[in-house]
Amino acid sequence: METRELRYFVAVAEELHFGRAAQRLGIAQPPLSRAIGQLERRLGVPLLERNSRGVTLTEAGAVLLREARAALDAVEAAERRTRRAAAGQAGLVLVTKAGASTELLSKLLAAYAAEPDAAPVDVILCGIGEQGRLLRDGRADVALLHRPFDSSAGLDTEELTTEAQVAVLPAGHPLTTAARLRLSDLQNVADLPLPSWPKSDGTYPDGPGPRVRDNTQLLQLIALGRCAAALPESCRAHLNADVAAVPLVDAPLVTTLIAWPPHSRSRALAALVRTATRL
Amino acid sequence: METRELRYFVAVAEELHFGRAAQRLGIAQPPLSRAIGQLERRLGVPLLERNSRGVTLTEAGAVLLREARAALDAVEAAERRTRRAAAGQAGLVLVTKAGASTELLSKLLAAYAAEPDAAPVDVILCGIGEQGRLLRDGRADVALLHRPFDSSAGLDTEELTTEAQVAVLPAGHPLTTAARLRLSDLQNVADLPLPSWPKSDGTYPDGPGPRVRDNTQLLQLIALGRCAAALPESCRAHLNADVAAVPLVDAPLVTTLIAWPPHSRSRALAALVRTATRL
DNA sequence: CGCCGGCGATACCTCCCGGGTATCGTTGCG
DNA sequence: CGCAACGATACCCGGGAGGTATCGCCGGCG
Repeated sequence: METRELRYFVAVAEELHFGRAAQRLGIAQPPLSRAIGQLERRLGVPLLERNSRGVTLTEAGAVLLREARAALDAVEAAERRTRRAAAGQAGLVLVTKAGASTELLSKLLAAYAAEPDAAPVDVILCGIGEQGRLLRDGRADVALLHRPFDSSAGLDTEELTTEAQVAVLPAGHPLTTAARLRLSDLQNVADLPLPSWPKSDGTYPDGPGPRVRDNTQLLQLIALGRCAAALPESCRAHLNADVAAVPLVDAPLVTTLIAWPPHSRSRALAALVRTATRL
Repeated sequence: METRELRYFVAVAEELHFGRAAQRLGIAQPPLSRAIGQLERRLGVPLLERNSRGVTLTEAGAVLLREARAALDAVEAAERRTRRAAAGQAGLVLVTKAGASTELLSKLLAAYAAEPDAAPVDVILCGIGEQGRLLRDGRADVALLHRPFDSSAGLDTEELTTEAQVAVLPAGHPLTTAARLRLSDLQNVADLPLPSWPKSDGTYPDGPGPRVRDNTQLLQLIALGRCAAALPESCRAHLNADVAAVPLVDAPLVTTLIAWPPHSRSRALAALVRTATRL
């Protein structure tokens, strides 16, 4: 299978529409139909059901969609990492969620910069759940993740810290007078829904809460009195006066991990991980 | 980048010789030269140093070799898994090293087979360090690994058992009279070298010991008095009278893991993993 | 009921590029 | 100096990727 075929199939499988997929790919629709047909014939597997009014995936097609995305990420990563390997001794790219683990991150960056022959570190801030993708497709070398929220599937990791969670509420809300709360307290507040986070495919589950992509958005919404949330207690360090935090006694502990793609062998990365585990 | 280009580059990078690489690929040498040249030009990166008498990899070329192998494995896995998804409800393929964890494996297979709606399980026995490859390229769904010997990089794992190691020696050897041994005792026996295991690229390190690929070969060599080895103590269950085992007091503990590729979501796999962790 | 519009499949053409053969330039060696 | 090994270049050919035009099917609507 050629990557061109995989790209074509992914486009059709995501659009579920040959015309739009062809447009997105910058080709005409007939060659795309033909290419998908050839792919199905060579595999001996029907990938799509054509219902004369659109297209749906077969079970095998769903498998190929998942696998093809991973394979295309790997190819993309090969290209990016090769370019970067050639472009002189470039530094590391670290990715973390916007608004999370900021003081851990600044301590880490400071400690690493003090190491002998430390490489320059670029920091990317991304939305929830995007770190793995950036590591897999070669745009980043190392990430900070938060278990159990982020998936570390397919990554090498080291644990850094573990902390409890706090309820973050609009300042002045009645619940902020409590000394401690339970998750059930937080879930049953009629005027303060919990936010809804995107799933791994980028879409949002159905539900009442406002849709958020990162902690910065979330804190702004809380300050506006539009929702409440459970966050790791380290977020208290950079809360402003518009919001208040109350300890949650029964929320799961949050573990901060440093993660990198398997088979990375750069000494700069190894030094950064070593620095992180020593903090 | 197309997979064809990656395959071509991997062939040249492994052979370090355009002629042989072309032969292996089943094409003539000139198109191969041209394809590699195009790849280098498109990437803007020199991948090979041509020394008029052979070829060597540049640093970027070494990076691309590693990444290209991973990417090609992912593409191959996409194809295999799609075919298997279409070929009816095929069973699971479990891979483990020949001669390792046999009684754990048989208990696991028996327990899983007793589950309601258990899928049929095919077992593949492979050489040392090949399990990860089989998982990555889609030939297997799940593996038994042994830490610290096998790499679990890029795989999801659960720990199953932990055990000490024993020295395995030819029956009647003087050391077998000891009640316990240290690793240093084993390393300093002139007539019994330790075996040499293949590295991840399949080549063997320089050294005196006989080259082995799996535990079956190893035990036969020990029985012949050609070497000694440290093995997990569970191997005692299937040692024959030609060899003897002595506890090792300072050898690292061996953990048996069950491992699977990330993002596998089959319920059959989940059930097998659940069964394994309950043993 | 018939027309239309949307969608994927088919037919057919063009041209690029992947692959082949022949040959050259360089270099190390006898 | 001639030869052999190796990669690069020159040139040609055919398949296939991509384009346009069109068809077949079906659902909706007046």
